[in-house]
Amino acid sequence: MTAGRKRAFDKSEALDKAMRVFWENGYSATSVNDLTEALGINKPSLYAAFGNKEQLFTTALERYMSHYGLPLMERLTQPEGTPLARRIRAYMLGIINLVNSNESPKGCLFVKSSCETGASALSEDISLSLQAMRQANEKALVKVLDRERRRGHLPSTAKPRDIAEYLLSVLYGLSVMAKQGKSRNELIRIVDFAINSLSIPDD
Amino acid sequence: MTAGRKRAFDKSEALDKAMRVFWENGYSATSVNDLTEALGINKPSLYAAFGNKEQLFTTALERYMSHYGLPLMERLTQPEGTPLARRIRAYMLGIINLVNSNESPKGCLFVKSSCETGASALSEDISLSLQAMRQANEKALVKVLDRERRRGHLPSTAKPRDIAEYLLSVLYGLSVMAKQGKSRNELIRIVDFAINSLSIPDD
DNA sequence: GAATTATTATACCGTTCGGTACATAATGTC
DNA sequence: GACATTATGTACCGAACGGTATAATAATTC
Repeated sequence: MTAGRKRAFDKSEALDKAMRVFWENGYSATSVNDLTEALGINKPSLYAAFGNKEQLFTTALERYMSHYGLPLMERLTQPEGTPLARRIRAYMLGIINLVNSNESPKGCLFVKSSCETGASALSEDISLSLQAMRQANEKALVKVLDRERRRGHLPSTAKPRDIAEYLLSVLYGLSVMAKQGKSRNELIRIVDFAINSLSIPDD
Repeated sequence: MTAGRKRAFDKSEALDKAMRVFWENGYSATSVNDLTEALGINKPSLYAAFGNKEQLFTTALERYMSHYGLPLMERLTQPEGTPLARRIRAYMLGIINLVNSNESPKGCLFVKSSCETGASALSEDISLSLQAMRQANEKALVKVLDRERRRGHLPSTAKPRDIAEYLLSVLYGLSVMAKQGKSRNELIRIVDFAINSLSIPDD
């Protein structure tokens, strides 16, 4: 072990708190003071542990995606015997719980951050990594749908990429709807309507 | 006419420019200096003409909705003889042109602003008026769909409110997708997929 | 043309911004 | 225990923030 005074706070817990502050306020509207207050540490500790505001945001965003976004993907393939439509529904219900929970800020940090993209707010680096995250998400979705098609759970004429892009659009829309104050039940109704419209065969 | 020196700038043009700055940067990431530079006026002129930053934003947002959002609604009812699916498509293509144009910032100011809702960024007043705008939009959409159903252009079992909420979700998603760098053609593909899924009768 | 009214430009207000210098305190290595 | 190393708390940096006081400049009313 290297020498030096031990860090007095849990870095992982601090990152969690920072993620929540960004989730609540967005990048631009979050000040370093907001962060140090929420984390209960001083500025030099924050800068020593996380670099600067932008780097902390990037780290928090990656944690958000790996901690909240990625685990939900499993619902698309498991449990094994479940019909595809039901698995997609379970996935989307997971997203609803994410964007409309009493335990966390309304909306999706990823969507919120994507909307902050542009001229001056978020750096080009962050914009690009947001795009990369969406591409990865889309790719994973296409992969699942492609496999389902090969297994006969989707018509052979179905286009996995089209379905994936469409589903992502609906999901992004759900996040905005949540921010707009829509209730959990209203969001579920939207998801059910979207899935019924897809008219995926039952087996 | 009241006495006093004449305003040296066109207030309407200035509001247009302000709207565009907010559209590009969002509320939080836009400074009053950004605004005065874009408008080519001094701070006292801005404050005299528009109140303060928040009031200017509110005015710009209302202009955005009435100038860009409202006119598109006509496509849902006209031209008279066109099938409903085609009218909905025309409406959504209009939205695509709005959120992905070379003449204006990518994305939708309304969606972007809704995402800035929350703890500290946007005031409670603005959040509420954003909600009111969405409700009005939704209501208008429901009204159109209800009329179409009565005319037999939708199954009698169709639920206008469900369809309206669903369509709005897709539209909001399109705005996020545009921010994510999706091309016009990709957005059109999403809209076409969504409309085909709806499987609205052709007449 | 004097009085009044509104807009302009400059310069400034206190506050907050992101970020850091510096001294002190605590840990490991030797 | 001396030393190197790392974290902490305080206090501060220049710059930018939203907003305004003040005085000069035009325009209208009478």
